[in-house]
Amino acid sequence: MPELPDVEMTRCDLKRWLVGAIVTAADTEDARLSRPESPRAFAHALVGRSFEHVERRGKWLRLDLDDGGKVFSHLGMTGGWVRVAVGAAVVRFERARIDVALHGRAFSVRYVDARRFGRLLAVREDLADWNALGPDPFADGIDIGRFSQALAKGRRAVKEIIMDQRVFAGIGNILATEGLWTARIDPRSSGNALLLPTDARAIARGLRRAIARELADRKRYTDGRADSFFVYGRAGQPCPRCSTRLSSVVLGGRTTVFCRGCQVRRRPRASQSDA
DNA sequence: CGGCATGTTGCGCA
DNA sequence: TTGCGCAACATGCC
Repeated sequence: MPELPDVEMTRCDLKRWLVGAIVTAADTEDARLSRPESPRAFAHALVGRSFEHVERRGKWLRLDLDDGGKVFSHLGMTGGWVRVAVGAAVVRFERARIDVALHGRAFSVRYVDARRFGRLLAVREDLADWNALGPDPFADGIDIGRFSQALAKGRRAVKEIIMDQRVFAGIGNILATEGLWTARIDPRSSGNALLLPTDARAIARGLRRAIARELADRKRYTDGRADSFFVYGRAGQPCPRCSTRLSSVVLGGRTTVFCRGCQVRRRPRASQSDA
């Protein structure tokens, strides 16, 4: 579930379900999710409170309570939120439950997470992880000048740079892979070789298109999995643009699919003497 | 059974 | 002080 578009869809769900709702009961027993806080803090902070806002930055969600408390949710690799009737049986992979009343109706919102890489924290102050996030390319747009600087500074591969949450909050392996394919840039290119404004703009456009595409997909197939990816997960298959057999490499520990035929590799310059 | 997975973090080492 | 590579986390699914 977990890249920017999925989290944005989740934000919309939670906003619709919870803003204005009063918590009647809350529970989580999973110490992993709430580390380093105690799972008990969760119920204690929520019961009797109401939700005022649901914010998102990158892959993090923040639910603001009417007493100034905040609930942070990160979906990890397999996390998600679902709404069920109050008293409904425990949902498969359920890790937390929030029962609420809204407009005289009662229902329950459950956090599910098979692998439990997610986080769920009830705190009073913004998390350091939240404060460290860079601009969100969907909510904030992409500042080409700032992005170009981040590229110029980085010696890492461009794919690793755009997946750095301090550079772009919310870009994960799928969006980075798809966005670079759309931009026709080889993900192995080093950042400091991409000083051309046209390259930065191409990547920005590729990322925006990848985000828009996945958002549209999620809206269309609320439940089903329609992998309409251009290249992600398609190593060995023909490139949809030029039919070259798609390649796969590992960058920063993540599988990276790209096309050697139409994605240009930029090599770093030995010096910056040229004009 | 083996391999892979949309994410993050911590550790050892250069 | 960075930054890199990699194992680890916990579990499902193909």
